[in-house]
Amino acid sequence: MSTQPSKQSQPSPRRAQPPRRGRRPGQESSRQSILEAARARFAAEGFTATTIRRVAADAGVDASQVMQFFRSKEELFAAVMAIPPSALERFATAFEGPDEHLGERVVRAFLAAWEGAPNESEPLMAMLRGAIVNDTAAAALRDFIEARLIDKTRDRAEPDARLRAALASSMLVGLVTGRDIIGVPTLAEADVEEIVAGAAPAIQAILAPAT
Amino acid sequence: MSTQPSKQSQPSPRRAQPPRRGRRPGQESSRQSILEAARARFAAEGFTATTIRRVAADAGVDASQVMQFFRSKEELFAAVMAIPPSALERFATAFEGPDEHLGERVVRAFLAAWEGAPNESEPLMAMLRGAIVNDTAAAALRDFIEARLIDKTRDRAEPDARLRAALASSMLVGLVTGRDIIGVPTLAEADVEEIVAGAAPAIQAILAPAT
DNA sequence: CACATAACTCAACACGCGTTGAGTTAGAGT
DNA sequence: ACTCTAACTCAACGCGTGTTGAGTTATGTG
Repeated sequence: MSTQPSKQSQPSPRRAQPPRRGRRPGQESSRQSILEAARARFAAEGFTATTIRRVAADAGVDASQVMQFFRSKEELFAAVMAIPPSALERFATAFEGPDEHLGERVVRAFLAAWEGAPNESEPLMAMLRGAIVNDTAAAALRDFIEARLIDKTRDRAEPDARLRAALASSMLVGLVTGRDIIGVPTLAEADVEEIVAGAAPAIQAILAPAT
Repeated sequence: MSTQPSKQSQPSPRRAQPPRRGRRPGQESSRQSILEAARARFAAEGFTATTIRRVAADAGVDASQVMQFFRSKEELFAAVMAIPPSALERFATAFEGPDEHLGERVVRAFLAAWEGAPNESEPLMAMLRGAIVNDTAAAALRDFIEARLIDKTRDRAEPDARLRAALASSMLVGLVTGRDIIGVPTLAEADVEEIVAGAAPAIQAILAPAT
């Protein structure tokens, strides 16, 4: 859970303390393969439909090895859902700038995050698909919306800024769900500019009612 | 699949045609119990997490009897998702009337449909929860949005009325999902009037951009 | 080299699932 | 009374699942 950078390569203070011996964690290629395969599967099929055996097959390893790296399916899922910082920055910058185009910037940032490069969109997709059936994912999505999106409007003056941000966020999640997960034809066939043109005024009306 | 009213209680033309003999379908109490139990389970837990055995237990019958009435889990699910006509009428009437309060009426109709009496809201909830993992439900939700919501704006003049209706529908579905399924605190704690006040202008901006 | 430990393999487990089929019970028609 | 058939029960099936544990291989460190 959460968004720890963790696996940085610098060995840092290595020589000190307990003189551990034996084989060192290798090139981590397997662990990485598993993560990638799991990310793709979870994003495409959701938590329940994704099986450890299939992920292992995709990654070209044994199923029990998945269990050795990540201790359970739950933990694998949690590891997958770590949201890449690059996706978060989009939102941070989207809320900066003049109010008159706030809606448009936010809509664009949302679409870009969900429909951009797989590395960024897959954790979000996995989270979204999993949120219905898995408590971990539901909590993560709650957290994502509350912390990453709602708090972005904290500095605004209006008393109900939180509610407005929550409304905008959930509605945009609905838009992305309809377009990319359910596949509502009218939405899926429209191109990005049409969607921005239609949705931006709505988000604008929520986030900057005075304008 | 689809939305047949089907199980209406009037026996209608009973005496005619093939003189069938043998035991008549009883009071249908079991069949009804199964449907109710399934509706509640599917709405609360989604398609995959709901098991036939559990539904049967809830209804106080044997699991294999569920299979006798409805031929498979899929068909049970399809039967559950028949949207009650009363829920549909809300949407039909919401789109009638002066444009200046269109947004508010539609938002109210949506919230009422999803948060009203279990009989009406449970099929919608089941559809929503199932849509992620079950093709039948995804198709039903697509169909619901396309046919029931988008076509309501067919008579409007603007060329992109379909897209506007699709945007509004999916965003409202997102709102309901965030509030009632994911349980985003800010949304879940807000009362209906606050949500209407915040969301209505947005929907208004989408559906009646000229106003 | 020798050892400790990570990486990896293989076979099996207990479980719950949807589904089936054979058999029993009960009630409406003749 | 007899029959037909729906309603219902019971036991079992095959399957795929997440997970475990014992055993093997490889590799960095002393």
